[in-house]
Amino acid sequence: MFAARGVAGTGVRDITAAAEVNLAAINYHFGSKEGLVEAVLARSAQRLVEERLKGLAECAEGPGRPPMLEQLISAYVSPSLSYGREAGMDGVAFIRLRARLAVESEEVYRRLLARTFDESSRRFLEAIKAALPALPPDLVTWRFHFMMGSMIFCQVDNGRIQSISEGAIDASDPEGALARLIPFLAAGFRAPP
Amino acid sequence: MFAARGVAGTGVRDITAAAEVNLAAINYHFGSKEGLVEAVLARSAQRLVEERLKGLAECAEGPGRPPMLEQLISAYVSPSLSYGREAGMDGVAFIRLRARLAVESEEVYRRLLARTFDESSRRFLEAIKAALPALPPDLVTWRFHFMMGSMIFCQVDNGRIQSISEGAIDASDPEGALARLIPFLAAGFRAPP
DNA sequence: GTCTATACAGTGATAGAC
DNA sequence: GTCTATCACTGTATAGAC
Repeated sequence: MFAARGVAGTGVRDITAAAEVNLAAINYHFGSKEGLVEAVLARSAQRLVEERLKGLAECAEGPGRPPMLEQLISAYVSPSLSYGREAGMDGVAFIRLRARLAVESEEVYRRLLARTFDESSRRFLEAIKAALPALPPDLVTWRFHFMMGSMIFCQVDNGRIQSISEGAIDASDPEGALARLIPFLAAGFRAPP
Repeated sequence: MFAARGVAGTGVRDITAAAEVNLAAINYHFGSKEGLVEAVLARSAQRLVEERLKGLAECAEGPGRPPMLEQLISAYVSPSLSYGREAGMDGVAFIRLRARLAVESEEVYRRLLARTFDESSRRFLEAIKAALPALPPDLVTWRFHFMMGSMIFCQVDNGRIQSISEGAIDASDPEGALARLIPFLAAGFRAPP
């Protein structure tokens, strides 16, 4: 319901009514509405991270040594764009929900996302630094940040580029976005310092 | 107040009390709280667009013909990252507010941003297509979308990359971000199809 | 037309009965 | 542990004064 109608758009009364439990159940079991959001997201995000790290492990086994930059980017971005899409009917809304929390101002959500994602992101950042030994490490960090921006904006997109391009592009298509993102980001990462 | 404490975090009673007017004033003059947000943002955004278009006009007069890709990217990104920073003390919060609305789900804000920004964005997109005649136009549109993502994420950032990099990078510094963004994005745009 | 006071239906949270 | 009743608060609507 959070994914479908948004966190703010979903009242605790909607949830408890759908679950056929008492109004106070959420506050009793999760402390607050935010606590419930945190619990819901922590579970989904944890599995996404596992998928990411599985991809990272496969990169290390690949033919290129050190792993190709493109492989690393794909392993990082792909689960974020498509995880949740196949499993469950509200997958797309769920992907958007995750992305929207990533740009949220509220401290609670930022701490949750940091706790869940930072460890694996740091490992990817280190791997990409190793794949680009000629570049200053801090510059790679900046570029990693730009990558997160492009990735999250693809997830969150709900019509911006369709509007600008008069419908020529559907940015919410994960395969299409990934196919264009990887060469774009790889070239950006490889730009001379 | 919207910029400082967020839209949701600012009640209409806070605003009317600070303005020393009656509670009903907002709904009378702007229809609703959303209407007030729209009015506040429309004014700020309009001036940003003007700054952007001034930069686009200067590109056309520059020594490169057609304009250098880097010039175009800078003219597009730079006002978005820094406009409002100098004017007024809440400039930084204002930049974040704009960016957060860009990823907002609610239809009202998306329509407002589309109405305000799409026209000028479309002109930049066409200019970039002209600067990259070897690339399929649709691919340039995709890459323009990725650029918007990186740009907006720099605006909205509130500690993500600081956390991952253990404080090495301050992504909210507009000059630092712009200096790294332009070569990154230019290389991404120029990647072979 | 503009401003005021007040009422209303909604929210999330919670003290206390069972 | 669970549930009910109630709390403080939100944005909005409206009747009436100026």
